Amino acid sequence: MTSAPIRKDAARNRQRIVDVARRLVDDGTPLQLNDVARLASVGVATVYRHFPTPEALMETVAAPGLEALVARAERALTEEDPWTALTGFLDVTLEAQLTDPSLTIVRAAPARVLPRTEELATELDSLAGRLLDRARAAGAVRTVVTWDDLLPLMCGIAFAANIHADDQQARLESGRRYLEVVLQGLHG
Amino acid sequence: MTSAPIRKDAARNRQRIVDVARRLVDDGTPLQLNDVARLASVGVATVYRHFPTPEALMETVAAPGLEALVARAERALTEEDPWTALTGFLDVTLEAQLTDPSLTIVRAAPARVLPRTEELATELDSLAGRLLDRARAAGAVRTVVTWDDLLPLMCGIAFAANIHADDQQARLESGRRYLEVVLQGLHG
Amino acid sequence: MTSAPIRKDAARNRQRIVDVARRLVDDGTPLQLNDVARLASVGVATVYRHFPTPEALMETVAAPGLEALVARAERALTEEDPWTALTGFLDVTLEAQLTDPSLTIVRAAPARVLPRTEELATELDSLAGRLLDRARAAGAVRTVVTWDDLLPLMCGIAFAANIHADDQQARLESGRRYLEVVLQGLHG
Amino acid sequence: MTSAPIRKDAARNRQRIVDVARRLVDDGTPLQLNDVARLASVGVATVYRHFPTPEALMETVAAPGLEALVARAERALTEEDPWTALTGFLDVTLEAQLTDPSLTIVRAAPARVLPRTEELATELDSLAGRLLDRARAAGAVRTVVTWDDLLPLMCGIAFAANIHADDQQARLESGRRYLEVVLQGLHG
DNA sequence: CATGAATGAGCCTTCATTCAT
DNA sequence: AATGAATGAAGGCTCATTCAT
Repeated sequence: MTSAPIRKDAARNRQRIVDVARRLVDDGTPLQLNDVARLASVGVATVYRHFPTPEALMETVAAPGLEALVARAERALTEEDPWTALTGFLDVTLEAQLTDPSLTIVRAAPARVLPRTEELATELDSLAGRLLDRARAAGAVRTVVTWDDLLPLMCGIAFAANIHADDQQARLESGRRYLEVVLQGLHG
Repeated sequence: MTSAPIRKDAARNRQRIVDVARRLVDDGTPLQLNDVARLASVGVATVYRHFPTPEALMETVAAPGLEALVARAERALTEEDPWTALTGFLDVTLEAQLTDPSLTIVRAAPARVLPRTEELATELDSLAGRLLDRARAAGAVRTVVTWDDLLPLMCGIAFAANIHADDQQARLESGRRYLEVVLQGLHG
Repeated sequence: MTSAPIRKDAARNRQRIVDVARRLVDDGTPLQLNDVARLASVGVATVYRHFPTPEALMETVAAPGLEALVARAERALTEEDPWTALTGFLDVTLEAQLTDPSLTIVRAAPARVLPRTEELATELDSLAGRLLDRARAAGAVRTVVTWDDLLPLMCGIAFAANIHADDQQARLESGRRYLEVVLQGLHG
Repeated sequence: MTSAPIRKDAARNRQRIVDVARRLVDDGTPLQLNDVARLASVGVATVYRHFPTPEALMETVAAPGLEALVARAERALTEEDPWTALTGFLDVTLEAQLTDPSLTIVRAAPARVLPRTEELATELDSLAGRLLDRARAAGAVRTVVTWDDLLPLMCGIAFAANIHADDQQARLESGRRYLEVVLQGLHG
């Protein structure tokens, strides 16, 4: 009756589910909970128990990536030069988005369904906003663009890179080129 | 055995289908051929005859917009200042993409299914490439970005604007802001 | 494009579906559209096309029985003695309900989904109300019970008969006994 | 190997389960053992141990009501006037059935699964039968109806009342009206 | 050419019941 | 005894596409 400390086998199943989802997401396959169940060798209801909706699973898949970006943003805030701090962070962000499609999906979605994801997103937005403001304060960003603008634009860049190229390597290259243009535009 | 000269009623049906599809696309509704048939008061098979796949219908819906852009690009090539010619064209292109979702869909797709669409796309790419090259030749574009890069990026901007804003007006505003940044970046 | 005059094969399918449903209802099996489809050797969607909900199918199954009762009620109104006219009609009604479970289901349901069923139900209620009023006017019914009361009570009698007996014959006998009691009660 | 004397915590769990079930039944919610478990803050398997089937739980929920009716019937047998003894008992029975749906469910079911319920039902039937016989012996009941008939009819009245009215108060009123008709019918 | 009925795979979701802990 | 995670059959419904008329 006390809130259980997560059973070992349950945790293993849950992890299997997330792993399968991770693989599907990376392949660009839409997350269908029945498929996930089958591939994870688990009953459908088990998937539903852990993740009531595809979104919840998607956000869970995205969480580690979001956490890494939060950490990266924090580190960036400690860097000396505001402009390179910002560009460094955005480089990494873009690379993450192109490597892990769940990030773009979650960040482009109008809403989060898990509190943890909401928390991470808010934190990340706050940090990124500060990075941008710092760069602007230093005169390195001359446009009026806010992070609220820039986040969608990063998703747009990822979108563009995915259109432009098929293989991972080429996507990264295109993405970087696009980001350079945008950064140049921000820099004024 | 020459291909028949299109019966009048067939043409009328076809137009009805396209009109319905146009409306659905504008509303952001995914094109379901059954729905299209019903709304056009036409049998499903009629839709399938005219448009074997949803893509064919989508491209047909996009065609007038593509033609308008081709015309606009041709006019731009006659303008004096290469930079304003380019930016003017891109402004109109973005507005078109945000107003008519079929344009972004068709241009972001990896392939065209109708010869006519392929033709229009090729023509448009050629003209846009020349606009870009002319601007670069004039020193107004300093980056190495090609039109082959810029096309996806325009789609990315449209994507970003759609994420950022819900209503049409706001989307146009965001989109223009994003385009400004990118143009600034191109301009160097 | 004109409202089609019902295709022959479509009509055959529809009839097959109704026939299967009829059988299931008579067996007391709940109507599951998937099962109906399988038993009728028809695709699921065909069933859904003809009958969007189980209720629609149930009401269609019930319709002939309702029509027969309407006819019976009309005839009863032409009979001389108001009391025997009423009891005769109620006898037949009960027998119908016990023979065809769809009748009790439809009449006990809080709402009808098909216009035709609504129409039949309204008509039947109107006629039965007149039968009851006529009997009351003749002094043969002394209680204040209205048809609005009596309809549920008829369903209750059918319910009771179904509890009391398993086989059709016994159900009819119990039902008649119950009805006698109620009629005696009405008669005062 | 004697059956253990019931542990205190087990008894508490059992009670919690019954309480929750009571609440659900009163609300007209179908008894789903998973839900019951969750609402009782108890594992599903605990519910299954105490109540192997939904019926067992339902009968347990119904038991106090049945006991009360047994007591009421016994008291009725001590009353002077056989007719008012019977009608008084039936009034209370109906009110109980309309207040506590488990009673109608259990009494309308073809079989009992718990010995205790069977015992109560048998006892109640025996007492009610005697009440009816006594009234008939006194000439107050002229029909040939037996208690074996009357029990289903009581359930039928409850069924009718539930069809006729939505809220508890109205149900009680309709039910009483129906019962009056039936009693009048019995009385002849 | 046109119609629209028919198909059936496929996805989503729920729930009674079992079983490892 | 108790827990609650896991199961997977089962049912509901949709939709792209085919085919008989």
